[in-house]
Amino acid sequence: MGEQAKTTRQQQREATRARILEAAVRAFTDKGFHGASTRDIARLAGTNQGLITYHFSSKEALWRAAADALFADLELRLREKLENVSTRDPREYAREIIREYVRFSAARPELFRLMVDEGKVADERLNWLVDKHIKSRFDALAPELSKIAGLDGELLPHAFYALAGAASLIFAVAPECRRLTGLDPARAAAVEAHADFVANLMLPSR
Amino acid sequence: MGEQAKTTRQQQREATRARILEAAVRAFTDKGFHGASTRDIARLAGTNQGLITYHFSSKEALWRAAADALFADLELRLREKLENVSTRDPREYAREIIREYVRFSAARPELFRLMVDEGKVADERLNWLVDKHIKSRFDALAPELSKIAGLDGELLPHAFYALAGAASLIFAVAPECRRLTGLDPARAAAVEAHADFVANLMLPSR
DNA sequence: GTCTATAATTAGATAGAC
DNA sequence: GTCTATCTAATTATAGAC
Repeated sequence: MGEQAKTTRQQQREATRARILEAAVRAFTDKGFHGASTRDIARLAGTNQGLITYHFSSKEALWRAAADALFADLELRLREKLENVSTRDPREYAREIIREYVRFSAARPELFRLMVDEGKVADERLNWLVDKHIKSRFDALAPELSKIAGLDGELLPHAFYALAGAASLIFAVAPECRRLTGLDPARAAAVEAHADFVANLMLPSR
Repeated sequence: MGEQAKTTRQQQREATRARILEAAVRAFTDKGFHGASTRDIARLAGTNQGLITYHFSSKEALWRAAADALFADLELRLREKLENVSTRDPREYAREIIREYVRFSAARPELFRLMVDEGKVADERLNWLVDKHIKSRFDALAPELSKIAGLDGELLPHAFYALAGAASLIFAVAPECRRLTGLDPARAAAVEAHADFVANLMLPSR
């Protein structure tokens, strides 16, 4: 019984922690760091404010854990894709990576929202994000893709941010898109249409 | 003397109002609606919180005035360009409009920041933005551009958000871009490079 | 582990002096 | 017009009951 109870308690702990974390991801990316309150996050998670301190120490630490979770989702998605691309043609390979990044942005618009929120102001949260999560991925992926695209090195930042914006914005502002155009970008057909559109934009098939 | 004093007072009033408004634009677009405090805005404007109520009634009304100011800037910029495009070739005309939109995004990254901030959540501020400022511009400009691009009508929303994201993101997250790539996107050479890059992306010259 | 109560700070809105 | 003082409500962090 001791083992059984111990496991159940551990599972309960992790479940609560996970609920708080997902609520934090939604709240921080909807309203920004300052706009999201720990009370709202606790209520969203179906618990109370005291538990946030217990599991995450502080609002700042909770925000970092939320960012970690989003980048872990991206890492998982891209790793799986990189291991299972069906083609060996470099250009079609790169096009498929771009499509998969678009699909990820549709499934997890929160990451782009967070990056725009935090990229605007040079502060400690931005430094932490760039140094811990972004720089290594940029240095690893961007040069390879720009080589496939036949891109001048000077243009790398321009291509990187053009791709990120073109791929993710429509999903990040899905409520606006719905009201403005009538299109729900989260629908599967719209996601695929956007994936093809962006892949053709950045790397037209020849 | 009466006339003189009256004019000075009126000028002082407008100057104070303008300082508060510009401070509000910066604060709201840096930290979001909830993250920006009226006290911070007053301090940024070099005045006090009471004057915000006097000139703008409420935080909500100040936010709407800030949004109005940003869209007025966009309107002015595009109107001037539309009246002075040097070519009559439709495709080159559209490319020049795109370039000018990129230049505007560099000069006023605040508009894109506001749109991403508010486009994420379906609330009254988003409805107000779409209905008052976005829908008429989208309906007027997008079909014409998509016709020039030879775009299927179904793809219009995809092209619209791809263009907006590709054109504006790099300037909206300029601090991130500087730390990540070393490039300052606000420099004139970088602005022109991005304008050309995005124009070539959306409408390759043939 | 979970939750309630509360302390210290800060928020937007308001009243009133000058 | 401008500014200070203050009200009510909300914020994060903390202490402690169970």
